[in-house]
Amino acid sequence: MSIEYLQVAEDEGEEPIELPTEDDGTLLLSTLSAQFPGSSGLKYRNPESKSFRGVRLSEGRLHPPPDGGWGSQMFYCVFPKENKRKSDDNLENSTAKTKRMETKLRCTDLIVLGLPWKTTEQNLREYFETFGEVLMAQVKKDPKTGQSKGFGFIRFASYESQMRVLAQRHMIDGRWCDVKVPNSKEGLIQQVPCKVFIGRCTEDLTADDLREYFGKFGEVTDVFIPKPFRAFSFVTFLDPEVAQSLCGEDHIIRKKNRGVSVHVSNAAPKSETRGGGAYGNPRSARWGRSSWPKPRRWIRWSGRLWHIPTTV
DNA sequence: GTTGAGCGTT
Repeated sequence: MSIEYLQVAEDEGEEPIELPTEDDGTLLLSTLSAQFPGSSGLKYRNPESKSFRGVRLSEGRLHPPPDGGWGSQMFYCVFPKENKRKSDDNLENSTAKTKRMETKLRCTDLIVLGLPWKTTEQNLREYFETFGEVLMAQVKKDPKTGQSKGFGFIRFASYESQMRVLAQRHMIDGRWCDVKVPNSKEGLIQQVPCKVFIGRCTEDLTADDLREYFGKFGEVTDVFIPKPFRAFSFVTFLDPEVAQSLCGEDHIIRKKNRGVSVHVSNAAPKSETRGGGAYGNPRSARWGRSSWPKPRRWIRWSGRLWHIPTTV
């Protein structure tokens, strides 16, 4: 039995790669992703109308065009679109820009922290498949006992799924788990913080209060309130631009017949504030410490002091 | 009472 291959290229004018199809004639999205990481689908030129046609995707399988199958025509990758575009970005067009975006929007492995001991790789995969195709799921275990270490890794095929998953906490087998870009990958991919720090919270401010209030600026994907009460909390937005736009501001959250004045600022990783002194620098943690070496001077930004690096 | 726990034998 011979395997059928189809020609796929990243874009028009790019060198194609031949990809093998399955017994039922479909192409697995995972086969596509293996060669074109981050690709979320396929399209081809309709010879008559000259416009692009999308290839049907169902349950991780790409189906051959109903008229004439895969044939010998060229198929092109589709990548998840940035859902937000600034107006002047539209002026700057085409390939250079597209290329740049593709390298930034590549998926990476993601670490899943706080897993219940009983969670298996199969459980992990099944949970995250509701967000999109999962290319890899692993639970780290003690090699001797086989006991889970309580964390694992996952990788998605599409950047959109990755963004969604990063923007919220996850209830997996009865425990809240965090998904993050692993420390080893920091600096290799672009990360704009979606999470903000809310200072001056009062004890009666609930997660629902915060969700409702901040929800009017954009979709809120997570609210974290430390227990016991600590007078601060974290709010995560789906859109990092919304998060950034609020940083540095004071907001009044209505509570019965009074208002609580809270302060919004960047959420700096705890490791930063612990290790190197009184102030954290969110950039060094998000973009990789190595690219931001010795601090030289300070600036005030978003209501607090930040280091400015000596060199770039 | 203004910064959250945890990071990969390949």
